[in-house]
Amino acid sequence: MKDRNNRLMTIRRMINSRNISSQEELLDMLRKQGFNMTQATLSRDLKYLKVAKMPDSDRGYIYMLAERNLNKPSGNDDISISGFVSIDFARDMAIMKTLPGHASSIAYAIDNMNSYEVAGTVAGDDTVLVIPRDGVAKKDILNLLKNRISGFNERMKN
Amino acid sequence: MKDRNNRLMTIRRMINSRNISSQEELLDMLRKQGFNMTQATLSRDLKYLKVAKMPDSDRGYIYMLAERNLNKPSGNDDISISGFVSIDFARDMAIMKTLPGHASSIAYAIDNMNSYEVAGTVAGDDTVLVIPRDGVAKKDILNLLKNRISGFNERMKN
DNA sequence: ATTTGAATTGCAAATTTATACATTTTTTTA
DNA sequence: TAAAAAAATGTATAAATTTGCAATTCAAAT
Repeated sequence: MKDRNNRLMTIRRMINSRNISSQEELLDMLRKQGFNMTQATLSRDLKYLKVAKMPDSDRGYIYMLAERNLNKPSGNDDISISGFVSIDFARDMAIMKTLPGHASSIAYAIDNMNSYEVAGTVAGDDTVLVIPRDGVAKKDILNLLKNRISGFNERMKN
Repeated sequence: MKDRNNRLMTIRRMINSRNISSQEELLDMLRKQGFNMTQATLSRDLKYLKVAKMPDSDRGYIYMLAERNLNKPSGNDDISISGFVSIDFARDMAIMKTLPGHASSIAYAIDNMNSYEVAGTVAGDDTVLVIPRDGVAKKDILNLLKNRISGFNERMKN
């Protein structure tokens, strides 16, 4: 569902930008942005996004993306790409078509997400091959891209 | 209080070693170790230790030390030192006396805690000068050492 | 040693978060 | 496109966590 992915990305943004200390607070913000949802769904979203609740000296408790911590320096924030044309799957890999010359920048962006799901990428001139880890489903890769790449959704045909 | 510091260190250890998914669970473990306390106190301890609760694909949710994430590679686990003799304060700094030749290893250990409170250390042969950041109280430094250095407490006179 | 103030804690209640279940929506398959 | 399966969501409730308050313990200062 398109709306869910938007919502997830919005939540990610909100948590990255401000210090939020309860689901109620976040829920209000989301509703003001036009997302019609309940606290239960938010709780599930946070679980899905692996958002941790940690003590904070200022606000008592704040939410934060788990990756922000654990891993690499960056690897968080939304990623924007340009030149994306289409995506297809074959042999359990994703083949992304791009405008000429845009492949490597897109591959670079994907690498920088540092996501578990992606074992690696190979970029030609107008094609990016995304190699998922064993056991990762096509669907997971699509979700990853939808959730993390601004506007990816909109540019999808099917 | 001596018991509190033991408890805090034990909690830290437990969280680092196993995957714990609720305060009740941790509380049981602590009680089996002889700590007589309530869940309310545990909640406060976790806040004090900045322990975050984060979603985990295996256990649903797990607790983890915030530092483990955020910061430097290590800087977590307990630290053990040898050769510590005494500690004193002067001019808002801590002067640790050690056995001859032990100063630098102790200073090294303290540096490795990567704690906010300590701006830096200087080690001679049998003396370590610990320089707290501005605004950090003597008490905070003592707590830090008590909480993180195994056996520090026991070796304290007063 | 006594007083005084700060820190720690338990208890009970409030708040916050998670989830079982039923239902709706979306996606997939035939 | 209809049927079947999977995913997403709301409602109500359970479970988990936090906190105000009072009491106790500890530490500092006289």
